[in-house]
Amino acid sequence: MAPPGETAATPLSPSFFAREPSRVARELLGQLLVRRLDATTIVARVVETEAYLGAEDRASHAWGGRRTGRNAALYLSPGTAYVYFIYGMHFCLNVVANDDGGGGAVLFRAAEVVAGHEEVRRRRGFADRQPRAGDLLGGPGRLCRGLGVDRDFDGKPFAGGALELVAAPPVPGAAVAAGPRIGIAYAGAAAAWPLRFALRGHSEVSRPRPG
DNA sequence: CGGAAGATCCACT
DNA sequence: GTGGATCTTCCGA
Repeated sequence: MAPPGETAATPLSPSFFAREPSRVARELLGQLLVRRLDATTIVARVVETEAYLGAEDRASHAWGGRRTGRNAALYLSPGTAYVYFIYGMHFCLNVVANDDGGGGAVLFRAAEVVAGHEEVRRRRGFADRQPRAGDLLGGPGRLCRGLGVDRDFDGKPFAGGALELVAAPPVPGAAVAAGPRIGIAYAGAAAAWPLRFALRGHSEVSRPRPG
């Protein structure tokens, strides 16, 4: 048991991630991203995710079983971080999630700051002005910037280190909205698959809001 | 070896 | 709503 006044910090177990990516994406809503820095710890509650299925999913970096230097982490064990650089200026954070070794993963699209608010504001350039809804961690690039996540985390496990996923109470099914994923119009039929999950109506969820 | 496009964000009109 | 930033990655030739 945790001492009074503290939150029990139980990391999500490897078996949590060793399931279908869509299920993991859905159940990661409400869980906590914990980023330990030298002087501060940032805690952020996950409010939006997307599942990428792997070989059979044209939107996935593992489509057709592709293996490249960039996506090597997708083939490591479930629970490993996959971080890649995109559009010349942004990072995107994923966790490997699959039960078949096929490169499935979950992208973290948005989160809500629970602790370390000052640190996140500073990293996002809002030290001296008020952020509007969604400005801090609403979007995969913003989330990485605000949490200080970069390619150093690529291929590292979400466990016992500077970046962790910690269990929190599950969110009720009625609070979850599902819809098509963002920015993958090129992906043919897969573009319409409802693999984006978000807390219904949450202010940090990026647009367009699903459901 | 070159070119095109990208799981995005921000400022500006 | 539109376009520019900025650069890595990947595929085709």
